[in-house]
Amino acid sequence: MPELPEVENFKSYFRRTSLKKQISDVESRAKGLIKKITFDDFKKKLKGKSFRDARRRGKFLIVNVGGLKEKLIFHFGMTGNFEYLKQDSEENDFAKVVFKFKNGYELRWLNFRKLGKVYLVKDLDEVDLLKKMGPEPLLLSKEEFLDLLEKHKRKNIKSFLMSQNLIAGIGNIYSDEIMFKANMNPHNKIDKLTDKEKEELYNQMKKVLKKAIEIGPPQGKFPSSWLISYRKEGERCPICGSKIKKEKIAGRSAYFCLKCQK
DNA sequence: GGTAATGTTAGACT
DNA sequence: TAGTCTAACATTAC
Repeated sequence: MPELPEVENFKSYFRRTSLKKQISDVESRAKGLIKKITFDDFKKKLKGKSFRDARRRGKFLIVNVGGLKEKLIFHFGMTGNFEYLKQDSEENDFAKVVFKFKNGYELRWLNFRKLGKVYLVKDLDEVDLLKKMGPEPLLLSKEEFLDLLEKHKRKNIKSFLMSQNLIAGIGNIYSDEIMFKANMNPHNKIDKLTDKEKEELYNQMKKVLKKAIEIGPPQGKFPSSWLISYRKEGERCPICGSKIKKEKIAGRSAYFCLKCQK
């Protein structure tokens, strides 16, 4: 479930559980998910060290490691998560990289489908997407956002929101939610929006992301007035009761309400 | 068994 | 050039 709000909560979880604990061992249980470094070197560099701090950038989690120039970077793909447990806990088949701590606990990086990636790099620019990454939506002023829209006004709104190189961290689910809350049809192009609608898009983007972080996915429950629980064919709009429509837009399955979103 | 799934990217097309 | 679309990656659930 990892878009910006989920990764923000993974960050909190990581900070809560895994900082300042000496790493006694590292295991990799799938090939090819650790990038830019061999697993042997990865393990050698991290063994005996401890995680100092973590921050989020878009859908990435970036970790400082005490005594290492390299940063440890997680991308969760479509289906990633963390799990911090005692080392003798039940195995989890989806735990692809495991950091064992001296205190008897371990942090598992879970990846259900193997679309996630783990990096250990000196320079964040070594990760292509991080290098190209657009600004953080929650740090963006209204003026900056409007400028960004103006620069890409020929784009479809949903595609704009999901483009990591234009604005960081929003994916399929939250782009749908933002457009639902802003009452905008996901087919719309940016240059069809009035000034007022552009501001509304900005406001709803912030509101949805902030609220989602607060709710605390993947555990937290979303309000019933949100579209997110009704992203299924045949479901009804939580606001007006008409049937939710599903269509492929900007390469992804968009769910929306024809009546509420014009 | 077919299809779709929270992400990203390369390459083809308009 | 810019934007869109498709397929590919890997694996599971319906």
